[in-house]
Amino acid sequence: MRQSKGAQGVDGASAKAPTIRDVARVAGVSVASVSRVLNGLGPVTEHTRRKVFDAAAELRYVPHSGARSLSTSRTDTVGVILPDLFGEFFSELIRGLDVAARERGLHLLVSSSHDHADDAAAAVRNLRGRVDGLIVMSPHLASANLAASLVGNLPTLTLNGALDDETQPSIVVDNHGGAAEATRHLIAGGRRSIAHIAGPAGNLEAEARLAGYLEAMADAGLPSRVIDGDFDQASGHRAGRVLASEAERPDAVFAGNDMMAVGALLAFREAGLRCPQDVALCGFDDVPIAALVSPGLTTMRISIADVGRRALGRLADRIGGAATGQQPMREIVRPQLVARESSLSAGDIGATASRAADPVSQGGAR
Amino acid sequence: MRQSKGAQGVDGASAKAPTIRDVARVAGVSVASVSRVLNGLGPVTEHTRRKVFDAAAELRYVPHSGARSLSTSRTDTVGVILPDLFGEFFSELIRGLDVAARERGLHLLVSSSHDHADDAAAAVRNLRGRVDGLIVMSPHLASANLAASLVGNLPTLTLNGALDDETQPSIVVDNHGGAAEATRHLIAGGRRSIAHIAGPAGNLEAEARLAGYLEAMADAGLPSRVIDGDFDQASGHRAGRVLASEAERPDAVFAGNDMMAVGALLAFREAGLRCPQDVALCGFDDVPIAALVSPGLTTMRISIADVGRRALGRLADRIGGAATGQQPMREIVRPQLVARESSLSAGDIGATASRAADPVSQGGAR
DNA sequence: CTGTTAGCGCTTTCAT
DNA sequence: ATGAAAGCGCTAACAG
Repeated sequence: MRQSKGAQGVDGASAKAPTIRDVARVAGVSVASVSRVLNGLGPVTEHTRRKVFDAAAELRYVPHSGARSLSTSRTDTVGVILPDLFGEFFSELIRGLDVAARERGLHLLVSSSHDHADDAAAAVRNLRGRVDGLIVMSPHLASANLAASLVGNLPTLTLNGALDDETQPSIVVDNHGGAAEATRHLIAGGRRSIAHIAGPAGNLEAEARLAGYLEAMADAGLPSRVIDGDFDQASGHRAGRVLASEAERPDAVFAGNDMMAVGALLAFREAGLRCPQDVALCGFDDVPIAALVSPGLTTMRISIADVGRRALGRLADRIGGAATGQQPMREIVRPQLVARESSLSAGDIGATASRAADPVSQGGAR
Repeated sequence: MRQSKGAQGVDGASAKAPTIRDVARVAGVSVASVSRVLNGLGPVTEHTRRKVFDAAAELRYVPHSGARSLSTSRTDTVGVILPDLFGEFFSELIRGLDVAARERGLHLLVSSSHDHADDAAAAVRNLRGRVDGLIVMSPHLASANLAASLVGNLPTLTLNGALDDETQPSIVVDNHGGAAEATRHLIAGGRRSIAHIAGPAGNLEAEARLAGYLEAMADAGLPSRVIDGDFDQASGHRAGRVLASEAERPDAVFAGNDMMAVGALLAFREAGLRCPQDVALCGFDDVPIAALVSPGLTTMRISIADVGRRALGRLADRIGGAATGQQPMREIVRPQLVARESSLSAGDIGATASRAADPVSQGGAR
C-alpha cells in the first residue's frame, strides 16, 4: 500500500476527511473529471477512470452529500413530522415509509412527538434545505396547513389532516365511515344498546370516529351513549368499569381504538361479564394485540404500513415532477372490518372452534 | 401588507425561496449583517436589527440549513442505522432517541431495515456530510465495526454490537446475564426440565441469550434442551406445539423473546396444558403484550427507550467534544426480571388475586 | 475527452 | 458597527 504524496497518509485515521480535490490531485486530473467518473456521467477515458478510482480508494474518499445537495439542490431526503405516536402504529408507519423510500433511493429525516402546532412548525422550518419534501401528520387542528405554508413551496403531503382542506395533497383514513361500519356491524349482530368509548377531545381522528358512531346509531333509530377516554388502555379500563356497573348496562361497546377496547375487555372480565355473550366489543386499528387477546377482538383494520408506503410514493412522484393533475388531491383509505369473537352474536357462539388459527397470523420478529 | 420592491411579491407562493441575499437587499444591509442578526451573534445596531427582521418577515425567509451546514461543518443531525426491527422495540428505541435528540436541538436521520452488513455500510456512506455522528445497531456480525470505519472518523456509537470489540464506544444489553437470570428464576421455582426456544442463528442477541441459558442450566447440573425459533410469534407457536407433544414434556420454557413466548403460550393452551401449573414460561424484552396476555408473562425487562436516550446522550457528548476518556467505552444495560403469573411455582399459585391490577399498568395512546 | 470556473446559500475573518 | 470577500465541497456549464 503506497503512501499518498499529500500530507495525509492512507492510515491517518484522524485529521480531515479527503475532499474531491484531494482525489483530483492524487489522481492527477481535475475535479471535474473526478466528479464525472464518480457519478458515471460525462464521457471519460478508461485510463482516467482507473486513476480516479484508484485515488479514491487510496484516500478512502467518501463524497460529501451535503455539499452535493447544495450544488444540485436536491437532498434525496424527505422529512417526516409526526405527533406523539405510540407503539405499533408508529413503527408500522415508519416501516412503510422507509421501505418505499429505500426503493427510490431516498432518506428519511424523522421528527416525531410534535403535539403542538407551533412545535411542529418550528420543526418544519428547521428542515428547509435538508429535505426535498415533507410528510406531515398532525392529529390536531389544521397545523399541517400552517406548517406547510411556513416552509414556502416545498412539496408536502398531509396524513390524516383536517377534513376541510381539499387544497393540500393528502391521504386520510376514513375514520367516520369506518366507525359507522363498526357500529352497524354490532347492530347487525342484534345489539341495541351500544356505547362508545371516545378518544381525546381535539383529536381529529377521535372526533371522526365518534361522529361515525353517532350517525350510525341515529340512522338505526337507537339512542347513543358516549363515555370519554383518551386512546390509552387505562382510560378504556376505567370506561369499561363504569359501563359494567351501570343500571342499564349496554350490550355492546364500540371503542375508539383497540387499546381502549382491550382495557374495557379486562374491566368486563373483572366485573364477571362474559364477552361476547353479555357484551359485544369492537375496537379500531387492528393492532397486533387485538388478535392475541381472548376473545379475539373485532376491529377495523387500517394497514398503516401501506398508508406510509403510499404517502411516500405520492410525495416522491410530486418531487420527481410527476403528474400533479391527474391524481386526486385527497386519497382515502377505508378501514376494513375484521370480525373476531368479541362481537359474535348469540346465534353464532357455537361456531368458535377456529380460534386456534388466528392468534398466530400476525408476524413480528424482534 | 406592502410589496417588496424585488421581483417576488410576498404572496408569490411559487418561484424560488428567498435567500439571505434577498433579505439583505430588501433590508438595505449586507448579507453579513443579516447573518449576524439572525444568529444573534455579532454586535448590531438596534436599527439594522429591526430592518433585517422586517425584511425577513416580509419575505417569509427561512434559512437554508443545508448551506449553513456546509459553512459551519455541523449538521446538528445524527444518523441512525437500524436492522429490521419490528413493533414496540423499534418505536420505543426511536422514541428514546428522539426525545434525547430534541433536548439537544438535534435531528434524527433514520435508516432502518438493514439486515446485511454491506447494505448498512452503503447507508453509512450516504450519510457522510449529512450527519455529525452515527448510532449503529447491527445484530449481525461485526458489521458495525466495518461500517464505522468506512465513513472515516465520524463519532459513532454502537448498539448491541459484537462483544469482542472493546475499542468502539457502545451500549450493550447484557443478554447473556439476563438469560441466565431468567433461567435461574425458573429453577428457583422448582422447575427441573427447562427448554429454551432460541432466536435466529447468527443473531448476536439470540446467541447471547442461548449461551446464558446453557450456562445457567449447566451450573445447576440440569440437562438443557434447545429448540429453534426466529424471534417471531409463529415460530414460538410451532416450538410450543412440538414441546407440548413430547414424551418428556418440559415443566418450564424460557423463550428467547416475548413474541415467541406468547406463541408458545397459545400452543400450550391449545394443547390443553395449563400455565403455569403444567408448564412455566418466561420471555425476554417485556413488550407491552407481555402484561396483557393471560396469564401475565414473566419476562426480562429492557427499558429500550432508555437505551435510546442514553445512546444519543453519549454520542452527543462526543460530538460536542465532551469527555472522551473518563467514560467507559462500553456501557452495559442489565435486563430486569419482571415476575408475572406465567412462572409462578406450584406453592404460590393461590396468591394470584392481584391479576386485576397489572393489565392496566402499561400506557400507550395511539 | 478534459480542465477552468462560476456558483449553490451561508458563515466568518478581515478591513473599514 | 458594518461590508467585502473568501471559502465549505461539490456540480455543471463552457471552453479548449
